[in-house]
Amino acid sequence: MLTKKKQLLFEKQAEIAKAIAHPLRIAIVDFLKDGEQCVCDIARYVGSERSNVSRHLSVMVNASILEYRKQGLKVIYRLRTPCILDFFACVTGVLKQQAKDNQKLLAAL
Amino acid sequence: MLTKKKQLLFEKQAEIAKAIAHPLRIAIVDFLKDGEQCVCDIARYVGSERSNVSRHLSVMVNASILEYRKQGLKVIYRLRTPCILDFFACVTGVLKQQAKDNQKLLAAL
DNA sequence: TTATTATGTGAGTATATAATCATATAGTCA
DNA sequence: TGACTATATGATTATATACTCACATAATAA
Repeated sequence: MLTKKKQLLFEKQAEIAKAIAHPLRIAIVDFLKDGEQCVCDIARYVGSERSNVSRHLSVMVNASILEYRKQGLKVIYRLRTPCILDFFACVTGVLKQQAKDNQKLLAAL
Repeated sequence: MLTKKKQLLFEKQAEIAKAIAHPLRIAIVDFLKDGEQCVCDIARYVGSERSNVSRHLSVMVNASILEYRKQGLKVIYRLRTPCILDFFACVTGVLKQQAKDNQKLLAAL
């Protein structure tokens, strides 16, 4: 049976995973892997409204995935947890597996 | 600007991340890291209804995180993508960072 | 055959999340 | 000061997700 301690840990881990689990947020993380960027440039890159991007950024700041600094009018965000990028390496592996499976299926038809 | 190709990749990655981003599903992954288990034992371990656990399991199978085999009446699930476990190492790092920040904040009050 | 057990799924409800629009805040510059 | 720009946030609506209950399926054993 699951201990209360583990349950709490899994809840926290799920919060962080949720904070990554959105295409737009993944695009932001990908954009930031080469260096910090302001909200305006992030919004331009991902092609979404600033207000929406701002919300997604705050989700990731709350989850400690990003951090920011203010510079004049601009707010500049950067990655705080580079190991997040390793996660995408794993996920890409899963996707390759999926693609292989689809090929097999296709070949079997 | 984001290419269509990248956008598609990020959508796929988000789907997989979503399939992990739930406390109960993380508990299941943790339970399975030491070996395959039937739905009945998984449900007992996580302390939730079988119908609910069954749904969570199918979410992870669809995302290629788990696979299963049938043995008589039982359906036995196992991890398919061990690198998923590395992800939790990263996430645990994030949580430690959060805890440190909270300590700093507390010390500053 | 019937009964039993393990699992999966449809339907309904409750809750969480995302996107948009309008507005607020706050820094900059003339 | 007022105009402009960047960012954040409240309110609303649309959509997605999770959980529960009832029922369906399917393997097994008596």
